[in-house]
Amino acid sequence: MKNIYNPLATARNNDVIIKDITCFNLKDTLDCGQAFRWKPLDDRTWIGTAFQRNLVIGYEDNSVVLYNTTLEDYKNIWEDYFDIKRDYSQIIEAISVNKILKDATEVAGGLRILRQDPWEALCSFIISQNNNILRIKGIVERLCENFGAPVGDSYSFPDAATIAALSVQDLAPLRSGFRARYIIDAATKVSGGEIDFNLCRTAPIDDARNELMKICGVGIKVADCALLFGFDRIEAFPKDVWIKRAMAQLFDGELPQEAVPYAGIVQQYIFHYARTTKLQID
DNA sequence: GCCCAGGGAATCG
DNA sequence: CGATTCCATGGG
Repeated sequence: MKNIYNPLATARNNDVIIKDITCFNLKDTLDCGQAFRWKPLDDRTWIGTAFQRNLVIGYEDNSVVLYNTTLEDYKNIWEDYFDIKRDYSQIIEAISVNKILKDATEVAGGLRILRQDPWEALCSFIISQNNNILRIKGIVERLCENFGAPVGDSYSFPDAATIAALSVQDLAPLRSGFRARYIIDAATKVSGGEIDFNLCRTAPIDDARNELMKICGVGIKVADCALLFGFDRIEAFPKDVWIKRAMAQLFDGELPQEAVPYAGIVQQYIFHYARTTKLQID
């Protein structure tokens, strides 16, 4: 009989330990451009803030350790955030019938799709447009420091209502350029109830995308990123310049059929593959 | 100085 | 419709 994927989390003093987890790598997951608030402390430990909590996470032997947290926070926040319950090995096995996809998974096989706060994901990817990851991180950091609430020695990601009360000029310290008015528009429409987050979670993907595209500054790609990283929609397949190049070159523009049910996850494997291997540029 | 960065809106034809 | 151009900012 086949092993059933069932990683076990237990408390140890002030830590939570996850045993028997497969396909989980912190660098692959936290440094891949899906989230912008995680920093390496050393080569096996990362620190970040999400859902009003700070977390240090690392490895011990073959286990993943969440430091200075509780089993309650793990169950309420981090288990979903790190997508622990999803069996990635089964997905990798399913798509590996395609040789190219198999190669792609081997570049970043420990990558997991983080289930981030919807507003944070949406706002972060509005900031991401025509921008580079280093600078996105800087703008997001200044956004939190200026307008978030203190969380230990860090700051929460400011909620939409907080940002909606500000003006474009108020966002000047972020140095976010032309994106400032997009951030304000998003915050205003989200906090005003004009954007139905529940619809984004449950409606057919095209309807969900159109809902987010009511916001000025949200096009197809930003909407798909928000859906994938913030609304638990793994069928979303954001097409940035790297993906377009890779798709044309590797698959003649068409995603292999076996990858379609996991499109968003496969997108991340391909994104990594395209950026770390020498695909022909143009 | 020049280039471009996980795009999108505005403005063309 | 599709194609171009502009948008702010800053690191390489």
